[in-house]
Amino acid sequence: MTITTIAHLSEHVGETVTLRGWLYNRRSSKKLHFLQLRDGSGIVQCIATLAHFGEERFPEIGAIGYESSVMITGSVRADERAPGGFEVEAQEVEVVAATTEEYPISLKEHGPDFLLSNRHLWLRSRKQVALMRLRDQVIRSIRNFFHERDFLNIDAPIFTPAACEGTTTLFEVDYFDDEKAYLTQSGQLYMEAAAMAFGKAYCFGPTFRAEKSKTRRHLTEFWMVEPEMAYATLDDVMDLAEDMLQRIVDDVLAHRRADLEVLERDIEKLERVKKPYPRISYSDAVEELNGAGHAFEWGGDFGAPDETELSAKYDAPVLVHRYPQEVKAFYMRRDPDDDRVALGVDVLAPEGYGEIIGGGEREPDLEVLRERIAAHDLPEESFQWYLDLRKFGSVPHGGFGLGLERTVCWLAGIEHVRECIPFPRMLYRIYP
RNA sequence: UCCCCGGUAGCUCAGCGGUAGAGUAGGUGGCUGUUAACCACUUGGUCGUUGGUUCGAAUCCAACCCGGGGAGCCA
Repeated sequence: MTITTIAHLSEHVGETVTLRGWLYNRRSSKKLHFLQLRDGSGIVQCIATLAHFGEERFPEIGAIGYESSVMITGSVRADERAPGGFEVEAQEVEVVAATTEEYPISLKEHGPDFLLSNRHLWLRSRKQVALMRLRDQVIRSIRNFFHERDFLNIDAPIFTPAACEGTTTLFEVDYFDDEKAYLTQSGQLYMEAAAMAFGKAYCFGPTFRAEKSKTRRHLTEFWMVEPEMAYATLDDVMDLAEDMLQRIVDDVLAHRRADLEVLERDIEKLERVKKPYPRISYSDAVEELNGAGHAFEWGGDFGAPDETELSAKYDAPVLVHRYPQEVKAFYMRRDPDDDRVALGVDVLAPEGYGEIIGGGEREPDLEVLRERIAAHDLPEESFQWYLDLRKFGSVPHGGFGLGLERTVCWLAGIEHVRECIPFPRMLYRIYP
């Protein structure tokens, strides 16, 4: 007997196959049960008839609870009446394990609290399966992209001895005798070391932010890709960010169209994302905001409404570069042409999804860096190794960090980043 | 930390001083192919907690707890 998955049913029309999955939904009439089977690869309608199963077995099949695990053997046929175009005429229905109680998640609407508390089950839902598949594609595209460009994957540590940037709140953990460690909020400093060793490197791992942010754009644990290149300028960084984003969009459109449809994504909007992406300076962006009747003073960082306003007029992500030096991290290089600004870039996703990338050129000069560390009240002793990178063959270099879940959120066109990670960790929510 | 909104059946919600409701899920019965099937009947509740006002509180007031959205901060 051929065992297959629902995604491959079209290759088995006319054959008898066995599918192994879970009962997703059921509709019944006197002589027919329509069993909708879900196996992770798709959903298919299986027909169980009274004529085949008889007076005893037929009602039993009609009583199988939702999400019971079942194996169905039957013949595959194309049928226009079936959702998806194929259906299976069941010859055998074997219940592997009947549900022991009523499955809590229905096909009707649910609230976020309930769904998040049942995340382990919510993941079985159609939209969530499509979303996780999309996430997988984005991860794969990113890794392929960097691999093809000769970046070495060098992962950064999760435990770190001190803050990378000092500004945001860190999760503190005990590290053996009396020592404190922190969960990383960025692998960037380590990637700078990696870039000096390998030329081009990237890390891709979880990062942790103990910020008390409760918005649709925030998670306390999220995944970030951080490439870093030696001998690179701000323009190189912006080119890299643009190429990577375009690669992701192209791959998603090429390979995950069916999932985008399940997610009810407006695909046309993604199709309009084309290089080159608009690049505007922070100063021009401020003028643009003021011109749009959106009062904003030069010197501050943009808030979420400002970002939405800025990205609203473009189809593609917009690159905003050369922010005031004061609002940026200590390691950002100052613009030699304008001392007030740093050679940094933020990429704002379209449709109000906000900042998905932050990066730029790093300060290569040892003394400037020392002053900057002091000015930010950071403990210099924690950064000795980092300063070493400037002592031994410092070069212009740069990179960026891309927030995976925000990117997936934008591509999928959904409301909240919490759905874009399998098990979200948020302020006041760490279960399941 | 601050500002708004909410907590009533397993779930989604209505009720907003006078006997606790609907849809859905569960149960029973019906239906020749359903598309979140449909039709009939039916089980199911310390109205978040504590205190107060009142003849009477799910409903009004206070405090607390829990959740949601947003600000700040960030990807």
